[in-house]
This record gives sequence, structure tokens and C-alpha cells, in this order.
Amino acid sequence: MAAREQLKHAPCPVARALDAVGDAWSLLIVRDAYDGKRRFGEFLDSLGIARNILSGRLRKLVEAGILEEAAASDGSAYGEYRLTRKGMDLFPVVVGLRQWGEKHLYGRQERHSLLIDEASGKPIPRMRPAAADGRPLTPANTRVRKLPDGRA
Amino acid sequence: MAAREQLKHAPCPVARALDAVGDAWSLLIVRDAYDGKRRFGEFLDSLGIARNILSGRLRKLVEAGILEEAAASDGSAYGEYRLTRKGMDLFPVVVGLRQWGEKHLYGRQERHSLLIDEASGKPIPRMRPAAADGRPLTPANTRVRKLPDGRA
DNA sequence: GTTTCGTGGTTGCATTGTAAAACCAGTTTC
DNA sequence: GAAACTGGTTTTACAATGCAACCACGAAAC
Repeated sequence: MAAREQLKHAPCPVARALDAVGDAWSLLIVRDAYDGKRRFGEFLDSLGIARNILSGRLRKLVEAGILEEAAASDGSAYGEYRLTRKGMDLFPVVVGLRQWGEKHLYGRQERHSLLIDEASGKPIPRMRPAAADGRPLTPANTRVRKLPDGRA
Repeated sequence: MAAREQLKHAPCPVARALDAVGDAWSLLIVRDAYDGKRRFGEFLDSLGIARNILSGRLRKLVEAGILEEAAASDGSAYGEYRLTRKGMDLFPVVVGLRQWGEKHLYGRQERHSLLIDEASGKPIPRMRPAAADGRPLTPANTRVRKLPDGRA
């Protein structure tokens, strides 16, 4: 993508974020990492992705500081990929995608997996942007304040 | 993407969501729509995307029910693209991406645009997944309950 | 009312990214 | 030490992207 070059240095954080994780596989890898997966083979089996593509994505995520390589925790000589703090911080994005998908992408009959709060054993409540006083924030009552010089 | 076929009918809502909006351009279009942009030319100028790609993405977003075509609100005979409820509901995802980008993708020196709460005129607070009692939820204290038959 | 321009696309072609399968080196198992 | 497993890379085919040119239609100029 030629426009990617612009994206990477955009004044809009949404654009930069999408440059980093704006392809389908990256966030699915991160999702699997939340689920405890760490090894190349685990991601491979779970995602059904081609090996070379997975290889490239993992390298990109490591370069981006979202994952880090480490010695395998099972004592073998192999490596594994672990989430960094930066990767952990993507949790709200994945939760947002999940909740949107749950609401809009399943038929009445269809079932889907659920994200469970381990403390209560119940599905987690809907996450919504809110002001400090609790008022819900929407596109209608927010606006983007652009940089004086720049674009969106 | 061959795996896209699997994604579209995956039991994981994250996978389905990424099948729908898991490319960089779609969410940037939605972001611009939140910012009030509606016309083909507005998206074109704002994004720096190729015309044919924009055309295809807009069609895909309309088919997905995220945007809808309508007569232009300025009285001309041209059309415009408006967000549906489904599109509005992507707001938490875009906010999540924005806040992650703000935190991790800018140097100390660098400035970025801000999302402002119009009521207070101040930047909106960080959005985080939380239990009903307010406890913060993270990958560490949640887990995915998979379908009995299916995968992640 | 017919040139002229702006809008909203489509088409064709070159470049790039993705997918699948084969291959391969190092590791573990037996 | 042979066989199988892990974690890749390479090769080749195909699909998506990007760019530029083109075109139909509505609007504006005259």
C-alpha cells in the first residue's frame, strides 16, 4: 500500500494504529495471544493462515513492539511469542470488535463464543466510550480537534 | 484471502468483525464518516486512496450495512454515504484504536489530533473494559468460553 | 442550448501482497 | 542414530492494490 507511508506518520492516531494492526491477521494473532497461545505452531493451527504469512506477521508484530520473542516456557530450545504491555493495551480494541461482531454479525439462531469475566463467570458488559461523569459519548457529541497545520 | 471464507462464518465474533472491517481503509472511511464526511470526493481527498479502491470499499461497506446510500443533503442530484446504526456502533472500536495509537505510536515531541467531548470541551477519558461493578477487565482476568463444538 | 467544468465513478495495466505447497535446518523422541 | 516434530524460507500462482486514463452525468457558464 503506497498510502501506508502517509499513514505511518499521520497526525491521526487512528490512522497510525491501523497502519500497525490494520490487517485481519495481526489482530487475530493478538486475540489468540490473549487466549494463551504463544508458539508458532499454535497460531498456525488456530488461524489456518499460511506459514509464510504468519512468519511475516509475527516479525512485523515483534518489530512493532506488540509481541516479543522469548525462550519457550516449557524448557525446550524453541522460542515463543509473548505479548508486551503495548500488545496487552490492544485489549479494548479486540473487545470492541468482539462486541460489535456479537451484536451485528450473528443471526438469531447462531451461537458464538463468549468473553467471560473469570471473577463472576458471566459475560462481560458492553464497553462504551463515556465522559468522566458517565455520560455516553458518541460520534454525535464528540468531535476531532485537528492539529493547526495538519489533516484529520 | 482464502481464509476469509472461514472467517466470515467463524464462531468467534472477533474473526467475523475483522472479516467485515479488517482492512485499513474501511475503518478510516468510518472514522471520516464520524467526522461528518459523506461524499465520494470528501473521502477521496481526505484519505488519499485510489478512486477504484474507494469505490470498492464504499460498496462493500454498503453491502455490509455499515453505510447507506442516500440523496445528497445539499439538494444536488448527487448521492452521499451515511452511517447506519451498525456503522455508528463501530465507534468504540475506532475510539479504542485512537487511544491505543495516542499512547503507543507517538514520540514525546509529536502532536496528534484529539477526540473532544463537546459538552466539556476536553479530551475524552480512556475507555477500558470493565465489569458491572467497575473492576477493570484484562486478558488476565477474562477468558473465552468457546462453543462446545467449535474453535476459538 | 451548447460548450465547459465538477462529480462520481469504471477500465486497463503494472506492481505488490497473499496463498499453497515444497523444501530444509535444528530439536526432540525413540 | 533414525524418525518425527518445530519453525521457519523459498518458489510459484493468484488475488488485491495503486495509478492513470477514460467516461457518463449533472451543474454552471455564456
